[in-house]
Amino acid sequence: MDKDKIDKKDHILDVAEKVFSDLGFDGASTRMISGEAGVNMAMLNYYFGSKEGLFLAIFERKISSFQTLLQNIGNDENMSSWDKLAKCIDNYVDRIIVNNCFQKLINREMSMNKRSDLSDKITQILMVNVLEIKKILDEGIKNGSFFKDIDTQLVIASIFGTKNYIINTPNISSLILGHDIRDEKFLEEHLKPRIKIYMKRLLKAYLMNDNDNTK
Amino acid sequence: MDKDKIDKKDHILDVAEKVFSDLGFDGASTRMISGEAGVNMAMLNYYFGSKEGLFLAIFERKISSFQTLLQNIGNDENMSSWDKLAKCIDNYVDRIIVNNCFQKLINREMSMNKRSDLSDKITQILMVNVLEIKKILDEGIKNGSFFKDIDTQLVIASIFGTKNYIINTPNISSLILGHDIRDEKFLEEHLKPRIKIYMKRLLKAYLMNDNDNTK
DNA sequence: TTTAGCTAATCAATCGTTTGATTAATTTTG
DNA sequence: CAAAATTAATCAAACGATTGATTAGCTAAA
Repeated sequence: MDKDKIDKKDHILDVAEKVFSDLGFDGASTRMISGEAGVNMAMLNYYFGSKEGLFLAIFERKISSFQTLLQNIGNDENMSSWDKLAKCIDNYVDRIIVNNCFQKLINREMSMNKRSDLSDKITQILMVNVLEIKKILDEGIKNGSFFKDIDTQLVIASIFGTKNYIINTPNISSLILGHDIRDEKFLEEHLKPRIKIYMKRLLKAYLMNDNDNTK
Repeated sequence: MDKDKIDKKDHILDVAEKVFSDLGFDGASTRMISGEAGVNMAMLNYYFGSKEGLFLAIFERKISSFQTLLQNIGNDENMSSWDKLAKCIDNYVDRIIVNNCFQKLINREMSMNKRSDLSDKITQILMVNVLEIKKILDEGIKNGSFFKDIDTQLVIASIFGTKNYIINTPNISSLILGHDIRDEKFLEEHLKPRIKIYMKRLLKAYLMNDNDNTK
């Protein structure tokens, strides 16, 4: 049946995403992925053509959910610049933490020095979110919400970098936090709201010099 | 000659460091490395025992410079907690930006989910710097220099994460900054001091609620 | 002669991929 | 409708290539 076929492909993609993110593209073997997914090895080539085709398919599947991540927040006329930024952070943390194994995959690919269509494609997608935040920051400076001499570009690096650090170096951040961050429950119930609160306090202090700890 | 041997080993390590950081541990082959270095393949095993031994040797060579990176700052009795932290940031940015290809290597390895002696070793090394900063932050809270309700653990993630983001995603951060960050001159003369200033303002605002822009 | 440095040749293991055969499902034909 | 033909999905087995590692033998210096 057609539906079963799609489900099966989806299942392979789920497994492959996990294995690739754990071991890297070169570190993961097709035998490993097919074995983990419980399908015959040949099915990977049958469905996706090649190992690289499988890798690409993982990205194709996720592109849409990333393109709409932060957009349309900046266009709301009824929100202050700070509220927009706060909402961006909430959205971003919510969205990214659940897709953390895919995020690791992206970041590892981006750190490679090889030029490829995939790298360019990922860059383009990630820049949408970057520019959205930049727009809000610039607007906030213009309307006096934020200090005029803030380093907009490095603020962006801090926003994305803080989250990336936690996700990309699970061994380190688990030691820092005193809890295995691969624990989904801990992540969802504890870490996620904590990161939201922290990021907002950090940014508010820097952008507005107002360390309001009640919010 | 003994000196030639050492030079040769060092040369192999230089080449291997570059190849590993470009292609990852699994993506780089021993033939590739030996070919690039202009030595016989068997020499890698002769000198370093194995591919992993070679990989480890790259780290061994750098360990000393990393272990002494931040230590002894925290023990200075004549410095305020803030000055210690500020000095840590200066040292860290100075040291890390020049070794950025080695840094990418470390971060890529750390984002893998495979348990290995190497991962444990790197974790151990990186934790030295982490704990040094944590010590300073805790001390600062204790003596009243910093707010008592700051999120120490996530501050650490921001310090290391901001820098990692810039180094690990050169394509993105180049677009953000409007300049190729692989340009050594730009990095050294412009970005490095800028990151120092930014990080200190950001942290001061959050930790001390004092956005003193003159420092 | 002895020994450390070095090399070409080769090892078994694993890689991604392909093959031909088999089964299940669907369509066409009589 | 039933039988035959066709297509799609799946499998075990094997492919050639490449992997990291080892071997035995060579070279040059002490």
